[in-house]
Amino acid sequence: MHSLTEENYLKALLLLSAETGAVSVNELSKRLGTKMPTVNGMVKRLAEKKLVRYESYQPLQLTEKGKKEAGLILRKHRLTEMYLVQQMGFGWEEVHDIAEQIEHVQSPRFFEKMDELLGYPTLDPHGSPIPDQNGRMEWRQYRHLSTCTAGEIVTLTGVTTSGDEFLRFLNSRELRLGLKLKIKSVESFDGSMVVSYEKHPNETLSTVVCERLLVDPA
Amino acid sequence: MHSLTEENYLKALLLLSAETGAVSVNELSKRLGTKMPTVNGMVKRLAEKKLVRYESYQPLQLTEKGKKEAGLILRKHRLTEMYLVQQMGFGWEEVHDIAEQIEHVQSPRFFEKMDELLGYPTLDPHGSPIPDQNGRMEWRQYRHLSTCTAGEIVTLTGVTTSGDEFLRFLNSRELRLGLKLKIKSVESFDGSMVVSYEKHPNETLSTVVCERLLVDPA
DNA sequence: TTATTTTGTTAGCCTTCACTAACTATCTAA
DNA sequence: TTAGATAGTTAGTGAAGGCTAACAAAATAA
Ligand SMILES: [Mn+2]
Ligand SMILES: [Mn+2]
Ligand SMILES: [Mn+2]
Ligand SMILES: [Mn+2]
Repeated sequence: MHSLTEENYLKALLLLSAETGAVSVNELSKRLGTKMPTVNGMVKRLAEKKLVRYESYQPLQLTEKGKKEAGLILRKHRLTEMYLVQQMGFGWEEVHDIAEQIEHVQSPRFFEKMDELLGYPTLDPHGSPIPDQNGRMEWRQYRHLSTCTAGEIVTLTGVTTSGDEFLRFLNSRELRLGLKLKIKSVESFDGSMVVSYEKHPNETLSTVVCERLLVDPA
Repeated sequence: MHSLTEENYLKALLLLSAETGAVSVNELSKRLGTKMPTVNGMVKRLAEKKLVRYESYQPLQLTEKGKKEAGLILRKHRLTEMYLVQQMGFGWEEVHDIAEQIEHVQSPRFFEKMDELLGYPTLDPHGSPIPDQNGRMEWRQYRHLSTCTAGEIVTLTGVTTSGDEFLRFLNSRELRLGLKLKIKSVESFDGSMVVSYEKHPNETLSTVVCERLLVDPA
């Protein structure tokens, strides 16, 4: 259907358009690690295929068709990540790069099988929603740990980065999804937090870390 | 390392060179479904990379390096097929096309995990040997069912085609690897055979079928 | 041995997806 | 309101991997 490259563009557009729905060529270029003129050319091709709305000097927007295609690729990505963790025993820090490749496999049966073996999961190992068979998902209404205040007790429900260094850091502190965190204090000068959970009565988390952790009220 | 296309060329060369070790551009072209001039150009590139020995109008040969690379790709292909059948519940007729894609995934961990979960298998679901971590395998010393004579009892140990129509035909007759077949008669005029096994006391198999079935003495 | 068929090669062209250099439009800050 | 910075675009180039047309070499048949 679409090339591997086109699929990566569509997925990046979907993820970047989370809030406003509009994406600049510049953002897309940075996200993909591809120079702007290349991206410019490609989005024009995607526009010809009615996947993207493009007008000179205007922000990019996925069409309905584009959103669906992108959603279906994201579905394959996140199902794969879940499969690798649940069925194959990978750590959550190892699976993104593999899923980045397997998401392009052309075989509906393969992903249906994964879905079935996993019991039709709705979240991936990083707490992100898995789009349905129509490529649609409800975007989580985030709450970043960094917005919480001392005394609150929250559940860790997601991370905003699937980069392996960050996830390895979390592993090293035994931080994982589902944990209840008690916020003991917030340092006003740098926004860092001291939290307690399980065998960690006094763990300090920097702002950078807190901004990447998503929580729900416990 | 190498592109997906190069990998497919190497694998095709390895499989075609089974007997003689030498492959014509023409054979390779037919196997890949790619026109001869394209193949000609590509094998020259593979020769520059020291993966193939090429001289004008001479048969092609994989170098040691080429054999190893090809063997490692074939390993990934066959491990994947085995994984899909054993761990995901696919039929042996469904897995070749998926493995054709997954064999190109760049992630040693991924295939090590498969290997481990499968208990280090040595044969794929079609009875073909899985190359080791060095890309080497012992080629099976074939015996085709078509070479057997009336009265013999043999074990079905492999098929030479992983095309899905043929495998579906075998499914329809409940023929699968490991079965003991008794050869009741061989028709001299067309080479077709009547065999018995399990609940099938009188199954007639055409020459075309018999030539594609590999057996060992029971 | 010669004619014909098959196989292999060269030349030239095309699409996809990258890049750099150079230019233009828009935004921001003085 | 204008200068400079940032973002977007166009033009030109290149590698990878396809193709067809035309021709050359080798193998096969007559
Ligand atoms: Mn991911
Ligand atoms: Mn990808
Ligand atoms: Mn196969
Ligand atoms: Mn392949």
